[in-house]
Amino acid sequence: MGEGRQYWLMKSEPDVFSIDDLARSPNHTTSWNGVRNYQARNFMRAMKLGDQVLFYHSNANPPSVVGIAEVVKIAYPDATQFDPQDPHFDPASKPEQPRWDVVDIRFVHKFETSLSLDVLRGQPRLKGMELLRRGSRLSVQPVRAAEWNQVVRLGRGRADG
DNA sequence: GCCAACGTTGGC
DNA sequence: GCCAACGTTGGC
Repeated sequence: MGEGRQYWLMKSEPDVFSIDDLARSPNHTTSWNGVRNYQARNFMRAMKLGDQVLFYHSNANPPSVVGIAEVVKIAYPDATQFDPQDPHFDPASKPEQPRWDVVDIRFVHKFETSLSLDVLRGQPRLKGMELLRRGSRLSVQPVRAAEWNQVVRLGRGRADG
């Protein structure tokens, strides 16, 4: 069988959908729709039940990792791609062969302290993190186990990092 | 609001 | 298949 639990990071603009919105959602769960980038989609397709997700607020002040979610439903077609009224409508995607997927994620935990990019950049152990790469725009990205552990340790209370 | 870094599109 | 033009993301 495959490896164990894997780790990911997903970006959302808090003005559009914040971690508090996730916590307030029915069953604390939402479908992650609107992804229209193939690399990000492929990462979602690789997600398994129970995979853990860092929830990141982009276009925020400051941009920060704010908590944890988990995958509760694996990839399935994104309904918004077929809805002409939806901003994410994709006229080229056919229902027989959907181009875009979602996964469902559920709220797990909100950090006591949000971890800004500045704070994360100050962590030598996070040097190779995709999020911190200059020009990194991927809205769904993998996180290494060591990076996950470090970020969560920071989020649980920044006493000694 | 600026702009760097990408991704996509379309002419050729 | 190249590449210029254009659109988007997202930090600053």
